[in-house]
Amino acid sequence: MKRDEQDNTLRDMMKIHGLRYSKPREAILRFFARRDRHISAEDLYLALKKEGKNLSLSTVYLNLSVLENAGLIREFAGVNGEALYDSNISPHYHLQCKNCGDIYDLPVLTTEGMPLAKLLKEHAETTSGWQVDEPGLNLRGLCSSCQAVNDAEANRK
Amino acid sequence: MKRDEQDNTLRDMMKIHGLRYSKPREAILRFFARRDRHISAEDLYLALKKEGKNLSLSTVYLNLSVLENAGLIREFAGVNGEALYDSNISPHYHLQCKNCGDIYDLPVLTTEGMPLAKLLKEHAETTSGWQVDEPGLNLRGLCSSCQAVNDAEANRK
DNA sequence: CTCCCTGCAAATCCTTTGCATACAG
DNA sequence: CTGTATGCAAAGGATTTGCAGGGAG
Repeated sequence: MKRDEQDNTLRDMMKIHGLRYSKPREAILRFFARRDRHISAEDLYLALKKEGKNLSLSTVYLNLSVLENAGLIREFAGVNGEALYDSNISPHYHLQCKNCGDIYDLPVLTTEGMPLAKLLKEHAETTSGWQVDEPGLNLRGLCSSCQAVNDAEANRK
Repeated sequence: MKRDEQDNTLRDMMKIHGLRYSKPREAILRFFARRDRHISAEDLYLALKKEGKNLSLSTVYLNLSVLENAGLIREFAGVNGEALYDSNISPHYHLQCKNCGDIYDLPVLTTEGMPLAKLLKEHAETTSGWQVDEPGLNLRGLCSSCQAVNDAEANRK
């Protein structure tokens, strides 16, 4: 795809979603179209800075929230409570390593012919009478390499 | 139960869990023994202050984390990311109202003869090869009264 | 007597806000 | 033109940390 064709694609995408065009917004969308998903506002800011895009950190925060409201990206909470953003909006769960922060995408688990998250939501609504959001399932654990490090430390003691 | 009997019970509880006795620690344990579960560090600090117990906020933070490590209370994340503490350590899920913050305790849902959280954990471990924590399932939604308020606002427009 | 606990204030982290200016539609 | 987006710096809330003094075991 040629450069200006992609520009037009991104412009169109913004227009379709009722968003005004701006250079920072384009830079962020372009980033997500090409690179890492699962990034924090600060890391995105730094990554864009490295590419020579000097938008301000508050603009990054603003646009991440704008893009999330438009349904173009998804927000979820990292192990230390920071907001992370994912450009893959198809349903999946997140598993994050408590030690190194690495993220693993878990496929949806279906039980009794229904995605687990939906099952949970219905259980909660039936039990409580509340109106319940479908939960994002964010798990934490230790990735294989951090487990190895932990085990080695345990042996040393 | 007489006053000094309860004091001894609390002292014993601390000793059993390898905790040193201190007045602030006693005040916090006594609070959880008698009153609200589901409280934040700040609210606990204010509640104790009202009772005439003037411990510092940092002491409250410290002791909540100490008590959690000892397994006497459980920490979970509120809708705005704040840490909440629950003195009910038996297994259950939390459902919190996004609007008023009210918390509902959901009983554990069992599917295929297994608690949902365990099912999730095993799914995650099998899929990823990581070592996964059993997830605390914290849902959010709107309680009945906040739903009513929302509906009324929607009609007004 | 030693180590853990406390209180206070300052520090830190992540995120939001206020405001004047710039730019898209 | 009108309204939204930007950059900067300052504010904000929640939690942690450094340090000197106090109390438990």
